[in-house]
This record gives sequence, C-alpha cells and structure tokens, in this order.
Amino acid sequence: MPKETFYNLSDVKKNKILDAAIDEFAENDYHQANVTGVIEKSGIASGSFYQYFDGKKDLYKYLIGIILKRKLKYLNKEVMNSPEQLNFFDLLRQLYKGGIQFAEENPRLVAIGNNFINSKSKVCIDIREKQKPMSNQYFEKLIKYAIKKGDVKKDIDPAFTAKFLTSVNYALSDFIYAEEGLKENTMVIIDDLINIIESGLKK
Amino acid sequence: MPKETFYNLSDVKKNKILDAAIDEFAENDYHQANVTGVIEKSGIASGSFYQYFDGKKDLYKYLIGIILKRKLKYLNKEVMNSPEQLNFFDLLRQLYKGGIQFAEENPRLVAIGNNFINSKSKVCIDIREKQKPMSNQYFEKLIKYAIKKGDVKKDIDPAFTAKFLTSVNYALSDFIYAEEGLKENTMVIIDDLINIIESGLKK
DNA sequence: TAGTCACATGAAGCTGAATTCACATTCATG
DNA sequence: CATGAATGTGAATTCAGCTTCATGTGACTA
Repeated sequence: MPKETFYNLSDVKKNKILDAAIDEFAENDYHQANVTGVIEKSGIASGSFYQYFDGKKDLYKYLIGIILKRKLKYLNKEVMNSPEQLNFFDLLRQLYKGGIQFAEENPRLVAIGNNFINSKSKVCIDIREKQKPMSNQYFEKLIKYAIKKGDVKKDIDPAFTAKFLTSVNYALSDFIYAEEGLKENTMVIIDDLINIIESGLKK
Repeated sequence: MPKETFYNLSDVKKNKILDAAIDEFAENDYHQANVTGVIEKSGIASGSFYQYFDGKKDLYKYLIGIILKRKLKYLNKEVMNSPEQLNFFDLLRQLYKGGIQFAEENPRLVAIGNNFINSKSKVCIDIREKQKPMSNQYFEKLIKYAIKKGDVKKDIDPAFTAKFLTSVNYALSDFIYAEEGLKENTMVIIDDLINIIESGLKK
C-alpha cells in the first residue's frame, strides 16, 4: 500500500503519478516495467517515488487493487443487484457486456489486467493467490447453480465450462481492445456469442 | 540460432542442455528465466553456454522454433493431409484434438508456448511478428472458406470468431495442462465443446 | 529569528543477472 | 608422444534497475 505521503499529495500530482504508472504497466509486463519509466513519465524525482511507495511491487499491488475495484463497479451495475433471479444466459450477457464496457472505457487497465492474469511473475502469482475466490470460481458457482436451476444441461463439466467462459470473456476484451473501430458492432457480437454459447449449453 | 559448436555436441549433451532450457523457460517467463538457471540445471560452465548460443535471446528463439515445429507435426497428422474436403467442424475437432494431444504429451512445451503467446516482452513480440501468418490468420481463412462453402452461417464476424476459436483452443490446452487426471474425460470434453460451437455457428 | 516538520531531490550505492576473457583441458592427427 | 585447434571453465566485468541517503526547500509555529 502507498505510504501516507502519497495520499497527502494534491490530486493533480497523485493522478500524474498514477497515470504514469498505468502507462508503464500497460505497455510492459511486470518485469519489463521500470520504476525509472514511471519516474520519468510523471516527472518526479526517483527519491520521491520511494517516499510514496515501498517500491515497485507496492505500486503494482496498488494498481491491481484499483483495477479490480473499478471493474467490479461495472459488473455490479446490472448483476449484483439482481443476484440469482436472472436466467443464467441473461446474467452472462450482462457480465460480458459489463466487461466490454469496462474494456472500452479503460483500455490501459485492461492491458494491465490481461498481463496480470497470465503472468508467471512471482508477484502476480502472489497477488492472484489472495483473490482466487474471484473470477474462475465465481463462474463455476454460477454454472453449478444454473444446472441445479435447470438453465444449463447436466452433462457438462462445470470446471471446464467456467474456464471456457472466462477465457472467452478475455478474448472478447482483447478483441475490443485490439480493434478500435467497432463500437456499434460490439454489442451485436456479444449477443451472437451468447447465442452460440446458449444453444450449446442450455437444457 | 545456436552456433556450430552446439550442433557438434553429442546428442546426450545437447539434450541435457535443451532439457534444462525447457525446464527453465517452462517454469518462468522470459524475463524471470535465467541463463544461470539453464547453466546450473544442465551442469555446463557459463562460458560454454556462450560458446553454444549467442545468449539468452538466441536460446529462446531456438526453443520457440522447436516448439512450433513439434506442434505442427501433431496438427499435420490429420488435417494437412485432408485439406479442404473435411467439414469445417470435423476439421476443427481434429485441430483441437491435435492440440490436446500435443499438450498431454508435451506439457512443458505448452507452458512455454502459452507464455510466449501472451508475453509483452520485446523478444516475444519480435518473434511473433515474424510468424503472424500462423494461428489467428489461419483460423480466419478457414472460417471464411467455411462460410463460402456453406458449413458456417454468414452473419458472424470472421475476425472475432477466429480469435474466439483460438482462445478456446488455448483454454482447452491450459485446462488439460492444469488438471492432470482426466485423460479419459478429455476427448469427451472436446466433443461437447465442438458440439456447442457447432450448434452456434452452423448454417 | 530559530526551530521543526513534511516533502523533494538526484547522485551514489547495491544487487542480481548477462556476458566476457584469460587460462585449462581434450582430442584427433602426424 | 608432440602439436594445436577446438572446446571447456568460472572468476571478473559490465550493466541495468532498484533503492537509499545526505542534503535542500519551503511552510508553519513559537
């Protein structure tokens, strides 16, 4: 976590630093991202950096936390409010759309997030361990519940299907992130996608 | 590319080095993998390493080349032989099964490959640039052809669908790689998966 | 004015990993 | 054996990044 000094900074300066950090980690994986890069981009002195953060790892953990929180907000909107009354596939649609909206509005954060998820760096593995309950296991629960409820057919492997859905979700975000010019298309693609998945999974 | 001296080595020694390298790069991403690790695991002197390779990057490029070649062999078996006469979904099934078989028989190579695909390291991006025609674009071609042929419905986005299929393929390999004990289940899962995809994509 | 506090600064130091290099050893050949 | 070309070796060097530290600055208080 950042030190008190960081929080005491003016919002302008705080944002300049955060912005620089987001740039640096969006463009590079954890190892390739340099504290030096953040320092140069934000225009602070190297010494100052260590007055605000315990070091590179500290900054990175902080960033990941921010990203998670911000992404959750997008999902919350539609899903968390209407917990288990929604049809599984409508829920999925909402989840994906939330994810996409997040990706569209925060491409740099998605870049960092994708990297974080796939990285074999100790730091990333460490952080992920502490938040396993999220994502994959969340999907798995949803699926098991959907089977019980009768939305989804019985003869599928919940663990694999969870992985499958998560992975497709990432592919989606990635796709949106890579191809800039398809804002209108996007939601159509998602609907198609869910239809594909639905026709394969429903009872 | 390795230097002449490497090729002159006895097969035993060559393999010891390759094995060590595969271990090191399977356990760590490009930046975290150390030449020192390879040196220690293979029991050669650090100086010798530089007599065989131009350095870390050189070794890595060589490894990736080996992996690609080896994976292609698995796909070739069923697909390349019967090029465009197969129904798209049968072809897909063969591709996935080839991928899975490769993953089952070469888990360490899959680990390196996954890392390679996702990495933002300059070296990886560099290598990928040089082989773009593969994978994604290969799928895209297949899909366009399948649409023309009438196997696949018209109103899908080929680029996205290609990304989708590639990503699912990776999820599959990942899944197999992570969960050791499901050899018998595996092919069933793939069939289910293809059925899901087929019911969503076919005309 | 002097004292103190919070923050700023960048040169200097530290660290770990890649690479080099001077010397040692092996081995085929005459 | 003698020779030298190829190969092996690991301590020393280099280098890039992270981190520390001694010192500077300005604002507020007594």
